[in-house]
Amino acid sequence: MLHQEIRAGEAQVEDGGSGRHQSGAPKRPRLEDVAARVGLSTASVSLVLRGVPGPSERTRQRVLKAAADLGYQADRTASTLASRRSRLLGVMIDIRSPFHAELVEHLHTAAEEVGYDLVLSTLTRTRDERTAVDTLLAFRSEALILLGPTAPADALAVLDNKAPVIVVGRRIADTALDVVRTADDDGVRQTIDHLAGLGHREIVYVDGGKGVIATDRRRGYRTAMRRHGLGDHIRVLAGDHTEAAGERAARHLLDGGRLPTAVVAYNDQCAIGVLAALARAGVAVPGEVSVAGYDDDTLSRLSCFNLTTVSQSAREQARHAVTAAVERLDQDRAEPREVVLTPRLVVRGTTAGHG
Amino acid sequence: MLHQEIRAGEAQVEDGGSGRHQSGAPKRPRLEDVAARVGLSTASVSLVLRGVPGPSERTRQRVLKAAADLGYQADRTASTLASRRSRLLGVMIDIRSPFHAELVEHLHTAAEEVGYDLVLSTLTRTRDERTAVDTLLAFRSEALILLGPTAPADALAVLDNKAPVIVVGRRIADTALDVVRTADDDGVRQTIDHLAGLGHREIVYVDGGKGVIATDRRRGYRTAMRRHGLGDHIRVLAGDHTEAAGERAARHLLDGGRLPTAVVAYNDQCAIGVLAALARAGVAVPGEVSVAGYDDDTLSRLSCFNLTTVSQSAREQARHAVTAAVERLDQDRAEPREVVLTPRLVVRGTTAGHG
DNA sequence: ACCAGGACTTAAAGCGCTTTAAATTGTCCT
DNA sequence: AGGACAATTTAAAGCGCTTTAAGTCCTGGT
Repeated sequence: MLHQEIRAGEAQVEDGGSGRHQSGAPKRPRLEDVAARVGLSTASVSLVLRGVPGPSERTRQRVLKAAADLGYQADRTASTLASRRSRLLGVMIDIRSPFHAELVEHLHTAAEEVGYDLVLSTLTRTRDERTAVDTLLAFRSEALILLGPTAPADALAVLDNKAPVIVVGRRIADTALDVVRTADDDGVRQTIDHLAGLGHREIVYVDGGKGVIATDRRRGYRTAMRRHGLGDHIRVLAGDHTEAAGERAARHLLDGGRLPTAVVAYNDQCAIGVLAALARAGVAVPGEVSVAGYDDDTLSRLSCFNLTTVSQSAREQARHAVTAAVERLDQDRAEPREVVLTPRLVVRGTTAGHG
Repeated sequence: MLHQEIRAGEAQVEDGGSGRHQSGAPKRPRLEDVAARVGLSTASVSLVLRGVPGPSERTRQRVLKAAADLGYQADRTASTLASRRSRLLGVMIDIRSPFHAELVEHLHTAAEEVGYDLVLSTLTRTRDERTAVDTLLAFRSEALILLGPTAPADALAVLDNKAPVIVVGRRIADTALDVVRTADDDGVRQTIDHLAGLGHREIVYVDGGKGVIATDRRRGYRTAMRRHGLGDHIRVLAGDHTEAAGERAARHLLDGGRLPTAVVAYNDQCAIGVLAALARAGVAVPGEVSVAGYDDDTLSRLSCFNLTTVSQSAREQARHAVTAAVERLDQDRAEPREVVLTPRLVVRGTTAGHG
């Protein structure tokens, strides 16, 4: 982990200052210090440290050693300024979303592979998208990867003039933006196929409210139901993305007398609300009623839920987002591209045969 | 949200280039552009934009307008380089932790109040603490706020030579580092007090494994039990921070014949495992057995769990962390400081009277 | 009129690096 | 030995801002 840092600690001695707060913080070594140590110009040192071909092997070795001895670490701000490139991809996230967490993880590895770094800026209750994006821009991000932005399409289009924008996880109608997302309707279709295959016919859908995603998923439900000849059983209950909505919907069903044999919810949170309400009413899942969610949320994996759900292939989306950014930045692709991935149904324990 | 960006869009016209990818990206306006527009020097513009007193009101207004017209936004990298200050606090997080998410939220507001910005660097499966911290340093963070670091104390101490380190959420024995944390033993003590007050005597504790935090909580349990004269009932079951561990522990209790009247778990994840196992065995909670966790995790708030737990006052910890950093940076405090906050018991629905 | 002093402005020198053109060194022929 | 050419190395000019010392202009006072 941090152990290697000790090398840098030794270097402090050279600086004369032992304690940080004694005679001011010991200045971090600069390129010049490394250069002086090996008796070369800063230009050569810079070349070596960046792995640019040119310097002789002997020079290379000496510089590397000197840099290591001093615990030298390039100053990003200066490099960025001088090279006119930050090699930074700005990523806007909602730090509370487990799914975003997963995306970030993969974005990191994908970016690293192509020599870019990430700078994260999160939304919070008091930090809106504009602020978050401005921060990314202030850091000179070369491209903006926005996870689930809610800003209107035209605002995003304007933003795109400052730096290529890659929208992840949200459908955007006819703009020149790059978009990476999964086919939400297809995810629900797979769920319905799965349930229908198990013999279910009365499959209720708990809606996710307004928003493109909710719309797509709802459409997926309707279309799939019809395709299975279950058009007459289509039944959409109002809901949203919360657990509370799921409970409400389930209670509604319970109060209604006859229960459907399966409930598909807009997302996992909502599905869990359904599960909770059913459990409280003593309805066996998946014995009497099957339940499915969407998102493959961390929640759904908890053994106490073990929810059948739809996974959005975070890894693939992350890779495509980074690729899109790199194509814009290094291969001057000009035409926008939309990558629509197919989600994957994850069958767990809340769905079972019926009939 | 992003709507205001449109102003910047208009400015593009001046640049001659309409499309981003036509004749190269339209360069973002520089200080010089703003200065030229109002016929002043860049020095004056800089002064105005930073709110430094000096420029006349007339100048101030004109500069502000010009900057707005151009959609000017200062380049952080250049400012940092020139001023030798980044006014950046580096924050190391585990992006998958809901608790860290909460801390970050409050860190943002606390930092903003004192004129600092945050730069986040997360741990992932393939990104260790060293990498995360190096990134923060490369951005020239002036101080490092590390959320739950696992690096050994001496490594952290060395790091502290590069920039003041503030450790959050972890106890560190005698170092010169600033630490902000909550009293873990006290949190468990409060839980035990609560349960004992409800008449419980047989209170089992499911352990959290090794690590300072687990140690503190376990100690809190033991001490509190003794204080209530329940020393004979002390019973610690092996476990860790996972749901699986909770289930295992609960099954062990179920197999053991007589159940305790209350189970206190190392954390919420673990507590939820306990809940799941008990539910599966048909044991009523809190009817027959009361259960409590620790962390006030998002999970614990789900209505289907509604778990009694201990909250770590994220807001307070965040504020103290930022304050500590600012004291180091702007008020040259040299003596290390440890802030130990008192956690707060959050009584929900899994604990009830007994006896 | 003339000058001190206040109110503004600005020229210019960096910050720590990258990059390009030019200089230096070394090598190999003839 | 002299020169061409390749291999290295480096001087120097920035990158876009901040900052400080040094102006420039007025205002009044005398």
